[in-house]
Amino acid sequence: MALKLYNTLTRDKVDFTPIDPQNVRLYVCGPTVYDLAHIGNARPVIVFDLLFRLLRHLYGASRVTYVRNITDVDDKINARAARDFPGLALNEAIRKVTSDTEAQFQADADALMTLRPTLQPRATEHIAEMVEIIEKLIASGHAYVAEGHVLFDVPSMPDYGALSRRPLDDMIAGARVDVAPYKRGDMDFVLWKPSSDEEPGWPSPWGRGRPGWHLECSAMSWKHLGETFDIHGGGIDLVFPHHENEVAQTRCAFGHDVMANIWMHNGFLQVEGEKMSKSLGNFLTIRDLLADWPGEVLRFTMMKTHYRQPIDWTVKSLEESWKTLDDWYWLAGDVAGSRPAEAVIEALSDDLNTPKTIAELHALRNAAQRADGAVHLDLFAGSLRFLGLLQETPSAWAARRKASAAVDVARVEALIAARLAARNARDWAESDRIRDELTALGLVLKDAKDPVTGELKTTWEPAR
RNA sequence: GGCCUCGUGGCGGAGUGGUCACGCAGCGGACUGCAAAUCCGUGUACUCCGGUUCGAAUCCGGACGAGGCCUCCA
Repeated sequence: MALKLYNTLTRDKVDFTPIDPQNVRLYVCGPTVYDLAHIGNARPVIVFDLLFRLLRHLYGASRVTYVRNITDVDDKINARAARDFPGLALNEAIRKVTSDTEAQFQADADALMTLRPTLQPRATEHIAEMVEIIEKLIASGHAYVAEGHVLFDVPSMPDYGALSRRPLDDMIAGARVDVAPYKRGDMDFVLWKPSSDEEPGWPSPWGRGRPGWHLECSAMSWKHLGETFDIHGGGIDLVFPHHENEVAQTRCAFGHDVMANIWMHNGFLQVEGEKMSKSLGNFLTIRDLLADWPGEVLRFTMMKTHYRQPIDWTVKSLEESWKTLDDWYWLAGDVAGSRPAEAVIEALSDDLNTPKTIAELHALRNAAQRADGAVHLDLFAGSLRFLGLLQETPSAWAARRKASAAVDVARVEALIAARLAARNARDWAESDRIRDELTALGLVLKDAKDPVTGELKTTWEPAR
């Protein structure tokens, strides 16, 4: 089955045809590194990792280029640096903020079992490309210089607003944008702005300054993927103004009708039915969640909802995910798996239909459980690993549960041994008393007979 | 105010113009000394009102409700 993707540009699902099947090119907006990434930031990281894996499967691992940028120049970074490191020179403080935040982001992304993108370019390493784009825009009449700023001349682009479907007239009518006196048009946006001596800046034909918000993505996608490429992704909130302005810059600079053929946007996330915000106190960083939940549980929870739908992020959903993954580890945790099942690839190929994909996993799991299920078990494990699940050893996975219980392991093991002795003596009262004691500690026992020897064996884990 | 998305069973969550999503929970059974785990089986649905149609939860229109963007934001 052909890969189908929903294209924000045309608002419909289309067959994906790469410009060059030998080099399929994907660009995703990465983090602005000024603060810890939150669970909402994890969504595009996971969603586009799944797309990256699927593209590698369909076109070959070496034939997909996935670029996810690191934006390390931004006024939010400057503000954070000044706040957190008042003793340091600003540039040094900025470097500290960006390198610390970037390292934490990489650790978070790894813990979510995502593959590293092919390239993770930094904005500050592409100032020359940004300047070049601005020069092209000025030369072609799409940008102008005013009081040390360079601005994009929005009315110079007749079909500005096509991606977000906002006719220019409407936007101006309801404009809440910053109306600076040097702007020719209300919607014009900054490409380059002057920096004071204390602010970070780079030399340019328009004086020492720094780039506007949208320019870094135009510069980095151009440098690493070319003037036009296949897929551009990001959160739905970026459609306007960020992606709209990126499109304007890139298309006007290089004179093409399109920047990326397909634009994909993931939906938003709520926490326990409410908008996530610092003021509500429900702001969940990835790092904090990883303290309580395995990364695979976060990843799987994200996969339970289609990427374009809103997710309500709840503890209940996380607990269900953990339970499901426990079962899958129990059944297939030590199976290597040779390849993903075709049904999984098909489900994923339908615009990354992860809920359908999960239904296929359940079907494989149930088939593997039956007699002569070896083939299914191989495909089941292969599918899970393909999707970035089942990445730990079964024992490491099981240990996570036990680690979350504050109990004396040696004492628990001793009690279980005593119970086993009581059971072998058919002393049910004593056996049940010990089980009650362990239940009171918040533990659940599972008895099993060894299928070969018939020997009784008891395992334990914290109740949830 | 402008633009956009969405409304499915107790909960989560896909999909489709006319037989099943799937998972969790529940219920019944097997297994068990009793449980837990596991296995087998099982009920409940498509916000409302019109329209198109032989037939709509699925298409069209309207109402109501929820969310998002328009300002930093995944």
